[in-house]
Amino acid sequence: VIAHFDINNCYCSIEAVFNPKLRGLPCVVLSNNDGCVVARSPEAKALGIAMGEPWHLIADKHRAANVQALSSNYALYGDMSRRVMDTARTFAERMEIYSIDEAFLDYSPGANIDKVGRELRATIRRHTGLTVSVGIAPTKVLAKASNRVSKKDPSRGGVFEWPDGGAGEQILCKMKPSDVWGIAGRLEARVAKLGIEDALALSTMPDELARRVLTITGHRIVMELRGIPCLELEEVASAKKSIVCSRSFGRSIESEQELVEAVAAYAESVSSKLRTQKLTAERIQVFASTNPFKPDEEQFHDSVGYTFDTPTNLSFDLIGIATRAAKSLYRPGVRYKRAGVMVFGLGTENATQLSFDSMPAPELERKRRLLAAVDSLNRELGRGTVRSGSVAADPAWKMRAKRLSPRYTTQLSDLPIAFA
DNA sequence: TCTGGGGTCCTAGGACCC
DNA sequence: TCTGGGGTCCTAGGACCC
Repeated sequence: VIAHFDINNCYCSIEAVFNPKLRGLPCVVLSNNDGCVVARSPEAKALGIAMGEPWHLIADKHRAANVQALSSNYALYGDMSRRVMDTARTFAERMEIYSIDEAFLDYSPGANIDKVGRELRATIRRHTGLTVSVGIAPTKVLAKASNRVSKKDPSRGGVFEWPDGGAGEQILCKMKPSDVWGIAGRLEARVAKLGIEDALALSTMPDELARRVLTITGHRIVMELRGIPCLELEEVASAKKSIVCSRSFGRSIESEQELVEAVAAYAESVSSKLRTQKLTAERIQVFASTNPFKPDEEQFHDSVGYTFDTPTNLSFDLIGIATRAAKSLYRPGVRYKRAGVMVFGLGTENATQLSFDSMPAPELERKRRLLAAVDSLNRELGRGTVRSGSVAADPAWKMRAKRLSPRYTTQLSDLPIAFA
């Protein structure tokens, strides 16, 4: 038996925990650059504000209606999420954290899961001030659907258990295919072509057809809708397979310099993430594109990749390659609106260090010099100030590092980024 | 005139999720 | 003028190998 829960209106609710004046007011949380609406309070939903709506198109109207618009604060949301998950973990033997605001819990058959669901809800509210909805069912897809019912029908008290037989079919037949977890735009269009207009019809479509039209992932969803588990509960978060840092620019840029600077900053961010997680990357991919919301402007998107001889997480390597890649992506006259750096082929840091011996001589020499410089800096500045070739982000430290070790800066001066 | 079969790896693109 | 960011998985096709 699977229980699924999520935090209601997650980001807005968290903001309201720390700023009680927001309670009862229409409130939205905005994405980076204050671009899109990514969370809405119930009052904001009631005003008809849609998920993902570009804020600049509707800001004037809603400011007049006293809608509170907040920039997002992911550090805060992450911290609250951890508290919620820590509480939930005590309620089941196995748990899968699915996203910042949702998790699946696994119960053995026979547990009084409805009661457990209500206790879970009350405890999370007491510990964090946040409200969760709970859905209970034999499969993950149906647990998500149950959760949907518990939200839509206030008389359920925030907990709903999927009923057997005809009652379950009644619910499915009122759901659109796109209300099902895993079925969205294109897939919905494909099933619509087959005359499938609700989740019940989706659940009864022939297996062979599902496999062909929806691919193997879609077929699994169909099976889960029938109550046959196909999706495992993934208790331990599987190792990450890629890390990306990408941004839309506040305005379009046209100079090579600006593109290179942006990409270099993203590369530094990616390499810092790699080091924090004690990972290395085998391959880097840099991409850039124009503004897709300006169809009358010439569109451009391209990416350039590079495979390292030896997996790395050094700013040194990533920024160097990313800078070169940005230059090769650059076309005069193109109005760039977005760029990013992605790495994959991830491995553990130790493995790389072990493989230093197999590195080609020039690269090994470069890296030895860098590591020696890092060591000597750390002796001067204190242990841990400098890691894997990156100086702590505080500009004051950078200045001090330069003063204390001119050798270090000289070594890096022939690189595209003078001090990284 | 006739031109195999089995496999891996890589890349691009499409689709989904929160 | 202003439209997010970070992920996963699947499929098809090409290059290459023996």
